[in-house]
Amino acid sequence: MNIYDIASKAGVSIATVSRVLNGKGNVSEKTKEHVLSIIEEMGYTPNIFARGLGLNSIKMVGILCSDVSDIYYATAVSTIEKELRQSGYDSLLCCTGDNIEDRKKSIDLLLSKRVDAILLVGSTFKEKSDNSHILDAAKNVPFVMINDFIDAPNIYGIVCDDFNAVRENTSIFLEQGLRRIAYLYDADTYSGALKLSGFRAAFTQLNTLSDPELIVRCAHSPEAAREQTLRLLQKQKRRLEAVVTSDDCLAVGALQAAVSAGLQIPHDIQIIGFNNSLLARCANPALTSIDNKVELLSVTAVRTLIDVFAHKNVSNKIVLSAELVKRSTTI
Amino acid sequence: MNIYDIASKAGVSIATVSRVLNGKGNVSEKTKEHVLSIIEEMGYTPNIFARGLGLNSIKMVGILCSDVSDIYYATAVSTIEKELRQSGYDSLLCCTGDNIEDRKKSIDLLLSKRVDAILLVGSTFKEKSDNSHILDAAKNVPFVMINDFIDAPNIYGIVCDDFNAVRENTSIFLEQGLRRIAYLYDADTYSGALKLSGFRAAFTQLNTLSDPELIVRCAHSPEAAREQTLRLLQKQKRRLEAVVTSDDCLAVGALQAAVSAGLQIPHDIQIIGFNNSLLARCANPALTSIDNKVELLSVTAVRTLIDVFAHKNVSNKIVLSAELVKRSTTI
DNA sequence: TTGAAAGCGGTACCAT
DNA sequence: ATGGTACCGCTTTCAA
Repeated sequence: MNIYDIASKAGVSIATVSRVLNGKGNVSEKTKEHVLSIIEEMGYTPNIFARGLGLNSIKMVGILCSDVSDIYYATAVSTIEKELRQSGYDSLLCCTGDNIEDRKKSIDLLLSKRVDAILLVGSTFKEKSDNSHILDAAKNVPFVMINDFIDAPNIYGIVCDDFNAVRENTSIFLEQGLRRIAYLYDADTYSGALKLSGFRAAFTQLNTLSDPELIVRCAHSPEAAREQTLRLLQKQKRRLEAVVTSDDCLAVGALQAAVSAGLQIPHDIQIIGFNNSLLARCANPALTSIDNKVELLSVTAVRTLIDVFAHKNVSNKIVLSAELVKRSTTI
Repeated sequence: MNIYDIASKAGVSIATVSRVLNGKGNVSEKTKEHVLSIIEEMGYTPNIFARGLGLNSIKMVGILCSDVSDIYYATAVSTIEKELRQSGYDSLLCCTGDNIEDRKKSIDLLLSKRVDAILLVGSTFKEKSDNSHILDAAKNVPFVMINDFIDAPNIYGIVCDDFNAVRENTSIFLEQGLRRIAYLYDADTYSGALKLSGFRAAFTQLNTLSDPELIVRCAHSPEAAREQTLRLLQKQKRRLEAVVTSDDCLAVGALQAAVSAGLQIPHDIQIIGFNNSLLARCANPALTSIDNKVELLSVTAVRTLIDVFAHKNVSNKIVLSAELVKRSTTI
């Protein structure tokens, strides 16, 4: 069934049916009603490909993320999808893993599907040296990056102020007189680098230096973090006083290590997570965590995109503030 | 740039270019090389809509789930997306929430985007009374349901044997002589009903009856489960001996309650989760959990779909077995 | 207000 | 092996 069938059933031309379908152009109320009733009766749905061929768009946005099974990205994707749908856009999901070549391929793939825009979730896309692939692609469609930013035409970044988030909360420990503070992180990304700088800056502010041995990179799993923390606890003569992490899942591992070492929390050691995810609420004792507002970032990203579509003036970088959610692993 | 441009640049007809692009029909090696080099040189990408118009497909599968921010669904969607991509299909994600009308709308929406199939993730789609919407839609495209099943043409179900999973593990508690066993669940779905029946069946097997007051429905959050468990712990004169749950997130709540009540785990009380998710590993003590093999279910679902596409003979219901992953909350 | 017809960019059948 | 062309189903311009 196509627009010709509807047109002949209704005794009008396909042009009129098209006008009715799209609600533009002048159609008499009477004709409109009539055509609509035929469409309803026949259960007709316009062919999206034919429409796309004419308009070169089927209102679809590509979402790129390294891994939706990660609880943080899952929340972002969930929020984005909902928000996009409300604006009449569908979500084409593309999980790339960590391989650079796969990512480039994914962007090509989305482009070949003629998506209207590409949303980059997570700060794992920017390369140190060469972002030409993204820059090239941005000539075709707008890009919105969540937790990352490239200063180039048609690219927008919505980021959380990770630097100050970590700096301020590390400072709180320092102000309590603590010095043996470990930093556990898992990724060397844009946002990862900001967090680490924030950690160091807190020490610099007080004209102190952080102990390089206490800054530890480990895999993205509670098990890895647990192991690293146990190592630090055993090795250090002077006991560890606090652990700052770049992700709740690492904080959970640190927490497990501290508990199994018989330490009282938060009395003997304080621990702070990042993302304020479900993991923080599930930890025992419940984890104090820095909320970097993933839902807000996601909503803002979509809103920004919609504004770009509408040719509104949009600032190309938006920075939001994180917020500490205090639970039971800090004083 | 379109196929005409390529054709004229290469000095051949569009038919030849099309043949080269699709790798079918006879094209001389020489011509093929030449056309390919022009395509490469110009950076040409075929228009997906034009192709879709002709073929009525752009190799895209719709994924419907109530909520990807849920860690379990996120894992499923992640696995599905990867597996689909390997087979050359893209994923159109559609999160419906719990509203029935929204779900129906979503199916219509996917259909209007001319997806090649629809994957239903989670057993939240089947209604008690009326599944006509799914049955109708299945006239157009194949459906694959994960953890759910409707016995109808063009609908395939990949399910975990939730009934026996819960029955067997509850039986283990009963065989240890425990009788004060609570069951915490959050959803009244197909799979939810099976789990609950499994719990009851374990008692029936021993000619006993489970205490109805110990079968408690609560919201899908650790906080809700914690509250309900605390209530049970306070109320019961004879102490609770074990808690079986339909989801790790509830088990975590139960665990928090038990710990805060000063109980020794697993000595005083045993707790068992479901899904074997990251939450089980993050809990303290680490949670024993029933692994219902979400990755395997997901992979099997996609493989099934690919077989359906290839018109292979496919059984319309596949049942997989769960497996207990023992950690520290059971003896 | 309505209709006729020209694209949009491919695929595939039928000739050659 | 290659080319010509009808066709897929819609949008939109131009004329009436």
